[in-house]
Amino acid sequence: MKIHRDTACGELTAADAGREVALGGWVESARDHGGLLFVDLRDRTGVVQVVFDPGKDQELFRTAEGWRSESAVGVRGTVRRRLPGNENPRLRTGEVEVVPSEIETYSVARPLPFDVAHADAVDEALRLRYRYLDLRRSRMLENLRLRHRLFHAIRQFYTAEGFVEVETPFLTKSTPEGSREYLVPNRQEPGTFFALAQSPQIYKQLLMIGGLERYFQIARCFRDEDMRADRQPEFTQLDVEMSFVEEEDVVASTERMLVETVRDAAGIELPHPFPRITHAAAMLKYGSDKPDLRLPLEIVDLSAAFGKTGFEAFARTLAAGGVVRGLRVPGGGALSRRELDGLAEEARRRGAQGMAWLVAEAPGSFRSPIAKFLSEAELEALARETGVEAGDLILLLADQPAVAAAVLGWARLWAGERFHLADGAPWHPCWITDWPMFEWDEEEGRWYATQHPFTMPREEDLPLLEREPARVRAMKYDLVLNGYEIGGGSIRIASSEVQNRVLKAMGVEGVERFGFFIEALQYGTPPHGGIALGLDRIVMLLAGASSIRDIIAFPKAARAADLMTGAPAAVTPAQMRELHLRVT
RNA sequence: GGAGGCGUAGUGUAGUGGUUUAACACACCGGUCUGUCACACCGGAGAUCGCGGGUUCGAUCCCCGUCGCCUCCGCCA
Repeated sequence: MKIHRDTACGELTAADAGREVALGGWVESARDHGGLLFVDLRDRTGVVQVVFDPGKDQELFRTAEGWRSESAVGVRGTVRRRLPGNENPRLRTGEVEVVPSEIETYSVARPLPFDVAHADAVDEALRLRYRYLDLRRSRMLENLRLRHRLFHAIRQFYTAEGFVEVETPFLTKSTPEGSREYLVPNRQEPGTFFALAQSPQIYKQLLMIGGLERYFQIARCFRDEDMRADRQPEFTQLDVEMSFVEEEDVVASTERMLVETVRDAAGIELPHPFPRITHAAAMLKYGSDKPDLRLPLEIVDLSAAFGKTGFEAFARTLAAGGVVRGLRVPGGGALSRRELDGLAEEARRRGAQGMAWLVAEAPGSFRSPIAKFLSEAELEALARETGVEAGDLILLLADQPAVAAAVLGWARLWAGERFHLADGAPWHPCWITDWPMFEWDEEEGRWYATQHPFTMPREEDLPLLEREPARVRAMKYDLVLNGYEIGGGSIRIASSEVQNRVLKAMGVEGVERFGFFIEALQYGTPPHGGIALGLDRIVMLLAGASSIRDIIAFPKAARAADLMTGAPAAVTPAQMRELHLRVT
């Protein structure tokens, strides 16, 4: 390397005029006038213009003319103010330019598979295949910087609070419940497998038993489930656990951490204290356990108003233990018939028996296919309960509570999107508390846990564990931000006796797999609890990105494929033999 | 596992109510150009219209299947 850079491109200003500098970077663009060549040189700090004049140095000019976009090059030269009138106010370094005296071509770039400078519109699959080029965009670089700033702030926060970051194993033991795991064949003993950790849950509890008292970890987790825009097969979690604490301690500490680190990393002020909403209230009012509170829409229960309805469809549902609920969409009367019918169709696709719509044309006057089935008193109650005004839309639905919540919850989000209700709205974190310990699974005909089996039931509900599981509440709290679940935690079971009862009540199979853990609980377990936060989702929200892929350096595409390396891929027969594996 | 959307030069798009030379912009190659910064201008090359099958005299277009990507449902204790 002849030219060893000593200055950053993006930081040159008029104050540097006259300085001799050595720069290194990539050719962002070149404008060749034949008798004059402008090259924009970019490094991680920004862009500066380099001017080549064949009248001054024919050889330099010739060489630079051959530079292709995105080639890696070095330039030694003198900074000078641009001639008056030739400044570029849109460039941070636009007052100056560099007159080269020596240049070096580190590496010429082949013609590119896509235009790096304007890659926003490029097919994402192509961006993923050439991720290293995609990362050169300032947008991507800034996302990774933001991610780093947040992680750094988190480590600073917990370090200052006396927490210790401890690494826990990736290669661990398969657990009977929970998400599908990635398995790693064990060469040493045919037929045995490790599982990649789906979370450090058991290990962090063992650390509490081990006396760490305050633990955190920025941990990678692995789950072999289908993907979403906010889900990757491997993702990063902030894992925290504390001893001798109650629910309030974890919630307060986490809230303080998030407010401070988000302020430090992104300059965003989260309104706090975060509101707390019970799980039951969230399901009723927002139809979701991760409500987007930016949307000023609330679902209203109208079961009482329709208690004596003559409308057969509603009456039948109510008699069968169902509910009638409505959602008022201000200004929703502007929707076309086609959109309204589309809504009802999607509602059915999502499991509802149907969804009715009513448009308020004037106070007390509704346009709707079902208006004729409803009595004056019912329409009056409907208007009163929803607070409907002329021009509004009411979506009305009678179904089992879970279906009503899910479908109106979806409709609420749809309306938010359709009418841009969240655009520019302030950040809206909240806690979801008082989760039920169990929910009934209709299909499998059994109770299943709404959280992992180590969550402590409320003391006063313990006697109900075997008799009335539906009424047992969990000491669990979820953290929600703008409609995304960004974290969840709980107070853990610190007694082997209770742990056994809960595992049994959950019908966990293969309880003996947890034997080592049950035993560990018997040697002096402090009361403890903690939380885990999805850092990828948090960074995504802070970055204003719409997918978690945009804030992960090397994310996977659908079907968990790495489009760049081609993983997953077949391995050699020799590798298979060594691992005692055969593909069937 | 299921539903929907997309797939046309390197990139982004257009197009064809079925038959001709598949169009435009950027990028690329060659040329002109001393103040550009989306440089400009002239010229050129570049596409088995994702893949396979079917219907047809003829398919990029219609039908079926398949693959890939994206979004959603299920799933994610």
